[in-house]
Amino acid sequence: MPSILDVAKRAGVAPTTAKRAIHEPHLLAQETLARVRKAIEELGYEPDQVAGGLRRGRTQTLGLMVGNIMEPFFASLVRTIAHAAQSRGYALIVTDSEYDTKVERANLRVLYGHRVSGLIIRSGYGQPNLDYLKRMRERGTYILEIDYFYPDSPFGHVMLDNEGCVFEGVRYLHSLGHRRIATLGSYDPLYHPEERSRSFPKALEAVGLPLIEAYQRVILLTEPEAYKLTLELMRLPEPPTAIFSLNGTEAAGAFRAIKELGLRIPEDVSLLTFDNYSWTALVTPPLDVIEQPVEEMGLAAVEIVLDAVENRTLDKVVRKRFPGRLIKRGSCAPPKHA
Amino acid sequence: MPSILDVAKRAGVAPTTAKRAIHEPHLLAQETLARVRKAIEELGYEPDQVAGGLRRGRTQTLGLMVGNIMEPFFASLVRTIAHAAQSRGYALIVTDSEYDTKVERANLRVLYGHRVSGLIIRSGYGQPNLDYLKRMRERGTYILEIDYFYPDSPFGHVMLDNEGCVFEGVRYLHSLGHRRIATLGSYDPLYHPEERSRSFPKALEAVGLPLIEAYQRVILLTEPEAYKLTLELMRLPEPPTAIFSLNGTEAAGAFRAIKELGLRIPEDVSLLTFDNYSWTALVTPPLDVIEQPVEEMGLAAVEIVLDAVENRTLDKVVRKRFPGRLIKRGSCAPPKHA
DNA sequence: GGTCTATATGGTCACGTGGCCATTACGTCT
DNA sequence: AGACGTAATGGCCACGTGACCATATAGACC
Repeated sequence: MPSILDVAKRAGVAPTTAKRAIHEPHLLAQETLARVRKAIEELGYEPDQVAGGLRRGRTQTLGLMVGNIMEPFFASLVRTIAHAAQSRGYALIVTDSEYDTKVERANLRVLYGHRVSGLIIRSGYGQPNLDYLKRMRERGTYILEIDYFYPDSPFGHVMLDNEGCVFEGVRYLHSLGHRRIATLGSYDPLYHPEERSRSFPKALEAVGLPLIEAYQRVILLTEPEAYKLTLELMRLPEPPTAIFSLNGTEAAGAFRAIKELGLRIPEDVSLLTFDNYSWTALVTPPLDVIEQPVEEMGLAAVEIVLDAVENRTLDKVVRKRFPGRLIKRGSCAPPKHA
Repeated sequence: MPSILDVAKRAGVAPTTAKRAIHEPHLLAQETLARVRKAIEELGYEPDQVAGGLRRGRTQTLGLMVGNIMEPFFASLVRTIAHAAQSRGYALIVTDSEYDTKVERANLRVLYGHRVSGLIIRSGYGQPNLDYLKRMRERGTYILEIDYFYPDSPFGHVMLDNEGCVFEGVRYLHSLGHRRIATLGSYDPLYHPEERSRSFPKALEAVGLPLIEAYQRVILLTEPEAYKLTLELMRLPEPPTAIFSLNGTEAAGAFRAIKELGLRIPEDVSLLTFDNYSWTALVTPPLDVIEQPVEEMGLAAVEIVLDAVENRTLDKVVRKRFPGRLIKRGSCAPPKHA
């Protein structure tokens, strides 16, 4: 494995001169530069980021922790962030918390062990690892939350305008004539410190609708739980005429349940969901969705992190919101017996 | 950022003793060990993998390059591999080549720069980067290909039994009575050095069917190209009675095209596809698929790589095949005018 | 009592780099 | 001519660790 010393020897210059060809080429004479570059080329030399990271006290490495990479939202984030990081010369260490506090902690240890310069994290609920994150920041890692943030979080974040989107969704359903609207999973301070379910009652209130107690359930926002809840809701004496799914994963469960019950969308029940996952356009009928600008959010996150890292402004707290976009495809219509 | 020196100082022992508490605790007296551990705990010390990697000459880092992380096959791989790596104390650097040779090369540079100990790679077609990979191996990185491998590749790989799956798929369609079967994308030595499209003519031959020239097209295996090709195929005077999609991404395009033409599945055309993506069970009708054991493949890949890395057997070449599984859901039926 | 062995602990150095300071050559200004 | 400035190059060392070698203590053995 050739080092800069080998390059220097081959080019017939001192090590210091050789490495200037990489970092400060303007300091070298044309001819010297060419000679060193030739040696680099011939040897296939590539700077050792491990050694550089040690010496610099700062690695060219970012960390990303997602909740579940199988969700297209997170897959897209990984793709965008990995690409942006790599184009700036940073490598991206990706971890998946599976929304599990213990897994998250284990992953954080590995990330800290590798001394990532920055960490973009979609943390799980609750705050068992907040202290660990704070210590990481004290020790030089810039922390940025994405898609969710701890209550009273001291870190910056990149978020969807969840409240605005919920309001828009509810307004849309209300304008179609719906009066019995249900979300899949209700706000619970213990289980869902989550903006979407928390905004829903406010949104109902804003259009003058009551929150229907019979629809309130505390569930995990997963496919199987959404499936079960949808079955339950649609079997009520007064089932909802519209279901508002809080994410694309839930929507799959709701869709499956509705089909299984032999109900038609939108004739028997309207379905609106967060996340423009590709399958939502393929099913019958294609679903109305609220799309997140995932790529913009990922790029913004990288910008914020690298800006802070490279300018040594680790205390800088940036909080950014992105608007969603309602796409109508036909899964929402006026209720039958409006 | 506390180092092992700080730990030693706090515990009142020599640095060497302190680090033995981590790597060789059996050498220490009970009481000394307890004292050092207490100091580690109190300081929140975590070994610096950057420094360790430099000294050791080998990092606790693996690299993974996928073709497109938005494809659930790859997302699942990332998840499985990241998890397995992290449980062994390795961090995983994830990159996405977008099936682009230049992007792939840039990513390889970053991975090499970070001196990953092992690399699991789903390379793009063609071999412009094969030499670079060979040099990486010479310099200590263990390379394992997954899902695809270079012709004459000197590396090991983890693969689906593509030929067996194509044969099974064709046998299945043939047994239903189909005589006009088309794949989406035909084998072309330049564009598709790819096992599935290459096996298809052989599989037809095995059941005594001719390869229909009118269906042969060289396309990229993407959603838009599959969409366009499906439109073309179904508008032929003698359209196929069954379409065999070579991956889940293509299937989405084919499905979209079939729906758009107002054709019914399976009455007007049967559809069979590789990859059990979750949307395939949600559409109407749910699709017949050939499922890959993605998690097993990912775990096997990590085993192979870490085994070679930790036992310094970088020249060991392991080649492993996994069987697929045909799942019938109703998108394939006998053709109308058999 | 001296030698041996096992147990427990300590000391030293290099991995490849980047930051910093030092040196040389040569032209310009007063 | 001497002082000075600039361009170009060189030398040295520490980052935190792990490998390797060295030392100290105490009990066992003859």
